[in-house]
Amino acid sequence: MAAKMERVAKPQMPTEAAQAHRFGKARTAQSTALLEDYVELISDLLASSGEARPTDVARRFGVSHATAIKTIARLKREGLATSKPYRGVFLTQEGEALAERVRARHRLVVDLLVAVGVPPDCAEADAEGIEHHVSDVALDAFRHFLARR
Amino acid sequence: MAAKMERVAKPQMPTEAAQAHRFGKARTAQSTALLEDYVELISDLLASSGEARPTDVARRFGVSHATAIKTIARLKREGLATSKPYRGVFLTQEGEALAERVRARHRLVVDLLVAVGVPPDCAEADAEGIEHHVSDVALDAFRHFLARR
DNA sequence: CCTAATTTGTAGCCTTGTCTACACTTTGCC
DNA sequence: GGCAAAGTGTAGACAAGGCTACAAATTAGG
Repeated sequence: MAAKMERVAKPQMPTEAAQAHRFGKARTAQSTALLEDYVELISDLLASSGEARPTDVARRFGVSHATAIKTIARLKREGLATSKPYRGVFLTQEGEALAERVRARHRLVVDLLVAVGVPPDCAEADAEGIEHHVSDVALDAFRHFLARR
Repeated sequence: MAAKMERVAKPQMPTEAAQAHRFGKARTAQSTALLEDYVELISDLLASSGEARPTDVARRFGVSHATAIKTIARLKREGLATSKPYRGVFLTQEGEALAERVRARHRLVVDLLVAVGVPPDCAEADAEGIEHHVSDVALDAFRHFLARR
């Protein structure tokens, strides 16, 4: 049906490979997003109340406790958290480090959104979804932008 | 184990309900993100080469053709696209309208990223993931920010 | 100290999005 | 016109992330 010869298309579309790579990265980011959110929340709970219980986590995320427990199991599988039956959840060193990175990134994203005029509440809400897709290069740019004003 | 009385926690954590709502929104966004990407890509392919074939779509996304076909089936189920066996895919009026909205949003996000100093390539790549999580309020803010400089 | 409420854990089941493998059209070329 | 290549479609498997329902442990009150 004419495939090979369609190289005369308009130039504004990126190459196949480049586009596939971008979408691939977005998909990967999505798969780690949940882990990042959990780790950050658990870290926050540990810091503010000294413990992180599955039901608290579940309530914060707005999911059932079963779902939270399953995800915590995945966290443990990936070496980010530890827990013993009927005791709360704790983070490994790696988990805590990830939490710190995620927290910093979250703040940076919120700050940038606010700096360009997004209302604080909205910035906070949008950042929850956005933060997982912001590359390190972009984060550096954000930092410079915020410093330069 | 002390749950009810933990209301003395540090004040920087949002309320349970607010946080649950935010995460819920982020989850919902994720579920529509794929549809949006497909619709936008199909629209681009139609505009640039006159047809959108499942394998082209698959290659652009970097997934197998089977995956692309399944997602296209979902697009049809949701009234965004039409297709007949062994012919290409086309968008319904609704699908084309969605594509236009998504395209505009994508451009706006890229423009904002570039405006705050993110390198164009990186902006384009990051926008692919970010765009699905930017609320209308934030988009308005982006527009104002870009106009005001 | 015993019972009831809460929390935790387990066991299915569903949907999405991905894949590979196989079957069937359509297209293109000699 | 017929055959090989390319594209299209279908089936079945798998992991992730969600749910409900049930079972077991812990905690709290009387």
